[in-house]
Amino acid sequence: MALNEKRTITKQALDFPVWYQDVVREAELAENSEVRGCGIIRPYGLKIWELIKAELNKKIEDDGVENVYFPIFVPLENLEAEKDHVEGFAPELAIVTHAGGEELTNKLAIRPTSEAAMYKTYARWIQSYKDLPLRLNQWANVVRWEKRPRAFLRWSEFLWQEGHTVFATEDEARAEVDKILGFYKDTYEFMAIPTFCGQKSESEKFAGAVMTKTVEVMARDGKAIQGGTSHYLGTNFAEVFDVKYLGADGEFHFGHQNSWGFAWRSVGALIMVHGDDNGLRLPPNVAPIQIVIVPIYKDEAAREQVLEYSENIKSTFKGKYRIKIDIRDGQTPGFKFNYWEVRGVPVRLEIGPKEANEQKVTIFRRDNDSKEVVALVDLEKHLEELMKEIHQNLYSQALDFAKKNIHRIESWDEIKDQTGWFEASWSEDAATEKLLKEKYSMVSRVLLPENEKAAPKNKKCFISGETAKHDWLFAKSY
RNA sequence: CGGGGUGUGGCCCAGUUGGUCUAAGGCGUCUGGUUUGGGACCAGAAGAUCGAGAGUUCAAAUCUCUCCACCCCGACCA
Repeated sequence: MALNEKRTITKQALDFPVWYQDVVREAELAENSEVRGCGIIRPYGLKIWELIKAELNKKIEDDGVENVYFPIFVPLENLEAEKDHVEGFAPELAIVTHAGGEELTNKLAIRPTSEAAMYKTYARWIQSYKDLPLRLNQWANVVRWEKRPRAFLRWSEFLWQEGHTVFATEDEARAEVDKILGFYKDTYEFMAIPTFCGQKSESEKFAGAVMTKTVEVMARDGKAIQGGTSHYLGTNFAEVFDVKYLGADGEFHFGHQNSWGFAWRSVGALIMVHGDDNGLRLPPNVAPIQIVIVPIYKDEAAREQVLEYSENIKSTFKGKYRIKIDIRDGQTPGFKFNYWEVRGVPVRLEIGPKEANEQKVTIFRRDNDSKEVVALVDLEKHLEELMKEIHQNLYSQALDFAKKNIHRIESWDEIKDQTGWFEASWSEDAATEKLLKEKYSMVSRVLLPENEKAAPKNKKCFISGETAKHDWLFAKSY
């Protein structure tokens, strides 16, 4: 019998957005709340985020950044201080006008990001060059009232980390931008997701930034997901919020600032990169349950024997793996197989009287839906290798897919009929990007470092025919 | 904000030329029994002010008006 005869998940090829929604629902990751655009993250979905978060937080803290927490409310006037910044965020702000039973004289914005909330305080904390660098990070919720919400990828409220740092010099600040970008890339690789990292175009950069770098991910429908951004803000915000220090030279200087953010949209990326027609596929690193044991029995005697055997295996690996026995009575093994496959559990151990009698286990791996039988004595070693193999296999599959779906084009007439991204030589002129967006709903995604250093493959821009500056990647995006 | 669509038990949805709707079916839930190596079966049960309000009518899930909410496609989106 074929897997999933009773299908509750739409096939990817049939309708990818519906498939995505089906997986989010069926794997019990999240659901929509009664507030438009705001999600309820269910325990299984939240755990995935927390595993990702723990990994990234470790990288950040190990690098010497300290965690901090600022209020959710920002005086609206603070937000309005930086012109580009407020223009970028004004349409999507949620504003508190009443509190304590009264209309507020000074309206409060719910932070869409915390530059404006933090930098006035930074100005107080920073007096001398000896106070630098100041490197703080917060894990917080932010609110952006986007027109079109999407589960995980663009909810009105979302969880993320935002780092806000101040350096004495531009060089130090720019070096950190790249370092953080590396952390983001590594965190995606922890999730077995390949990324394309580099610089954003002028029109795609962060409102108020001098330069934005990004990690871009390709979903299985060929669209791009911006997986995290690291911005060099220059002294733009420092000048507005008076973030300055007395240098060794006895003069005042504005601080060079960075901000960088990574959100739970990474969970959305995870689903869209690894998921298949049977649901979620999780790499072991971020699987809330890495191994599920499904006991199989017909009668009470077998049940006792099988459960005891299963418990022994579980206690052997407890602490080493996130492991669970599905002891639910009344559900058939087939039901349980499917249940955990939809949820993407990477490894399943099927244990019945056969296995118990022969001191073996049947192992199912979700990354390629295959089964094998392994002797109990070899299990520990086997699992160790298997986990690595599953991670590697998911990563390679994703990388192969991405590579196959990046097409080189020389003129924009070649865009149609393409799924995925394309690479082209571009003039970097904002007007051409606007044209591209209007005609094909595509924009530049990223300028890779190797392309930044090299001359463009084609001297002419694929849109305007003017002089091309670099080869860029373009795509539709979430 | 433009275009389209949908609101009926927890979920999916039938019914929408007004009457036979005391609202059908499937999934799920509960009870009992038989089952259990790839989404079990039988029997029974509970669960719905048909998105809200007003109106037309002998009679409204069904027609009219107003409102609300959500979804999809755009625009928007560090």
